[in-house]
Amino acid sequence: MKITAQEEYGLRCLLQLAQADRETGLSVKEIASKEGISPAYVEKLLRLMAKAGLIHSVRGVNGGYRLDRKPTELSLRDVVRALGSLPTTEEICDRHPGNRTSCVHIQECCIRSAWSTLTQAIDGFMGKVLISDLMGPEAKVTQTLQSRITTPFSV
Amino acid sequence: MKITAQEEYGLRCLLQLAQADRETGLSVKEIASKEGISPAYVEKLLRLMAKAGLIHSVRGVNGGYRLDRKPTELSLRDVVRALGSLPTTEEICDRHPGNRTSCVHIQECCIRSAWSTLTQAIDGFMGKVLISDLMGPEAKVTQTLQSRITTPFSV
DNA sequence: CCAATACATGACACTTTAGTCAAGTATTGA
DNA sequence: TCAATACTTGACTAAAGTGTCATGTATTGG
Repeated sequence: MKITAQEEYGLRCLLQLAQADRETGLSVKEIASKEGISPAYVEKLLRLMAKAGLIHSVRGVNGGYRLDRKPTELSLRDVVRALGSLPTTEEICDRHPGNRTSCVHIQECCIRSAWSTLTQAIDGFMGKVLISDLMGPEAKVTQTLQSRITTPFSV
Repeated sequence: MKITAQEEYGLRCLLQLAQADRETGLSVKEIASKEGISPAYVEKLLRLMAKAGLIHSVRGVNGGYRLDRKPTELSLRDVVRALGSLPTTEEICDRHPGNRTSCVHIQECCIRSAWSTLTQAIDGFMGKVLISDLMGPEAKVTQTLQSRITTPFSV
């Protein structure tokens, strides 16, 4: 259970766009220098999100990338999904067949139950966190997120 | 946000031990054949958990691995930790510095806030799931886990 | 004692993920 | 028009994560 590099850097790039002027957007270079990532990598990440319909590109002089929706209409789940994370329960099982063609527990599996409960909870949380919730000082964001998680995993 | 192979297979091996006779334990070969994984890999995973003090090995004829604690005294969090997953917020930041020596958002970071809230929730949930909760038919396990998550991420 | 069983260890090969590069196409403005 | 800007693409290199192997050590039973 780890945050992948794509999730981390992809979200950072998107947040830059969210904080920029919606009409003007930002160029790959600008995002790269603001985030301390290489332009080539930024390009790759933005393209993934463009493919998912979260942002779009404008070519030529004064071009760049722009957000397709308002930050209030874009959830953390949308972003993470665009970046190819958060596999479904079925995908988790398919990825771990051991040295068989399919997992020996395919019919009855208590672990599947655990991963399923967990990933659904994570998905639910991410769906409730909007990009707009992430814009602002860290302390305030933390407060907002805590409320989004309503009596979460803790009793 | 993905379940790693070590988490998946490691938990499966541990669960085999939990279901076996506490005195007799199981040999690496037995676990490997029950799970459809290679003995060499099972060995590697068990060693990680032995290092963490969850299980211990007995050498020689009739040797094998045995659980150190009762399944009711061992949580999913213990297992996942032993397998090297679930990084702390600090580790997440350290792992993603971009092309600088340290992340440009080191002082103020709204994303850190998101990952922190999320991983703490996951950690909390895993701490409440005992290995004994995972022993039994899938349907019943699911029911138990749902209750462990009390009004989780969903409203 | 010694042969068979079974864990112990570290180095290795393989696979996936992360990140870069080079050569290309579209758009603008002078 | 044409030169500068900036996105596009796919192939490539590097790093991390997976999984295997060979060699070694401890224990037991005959």
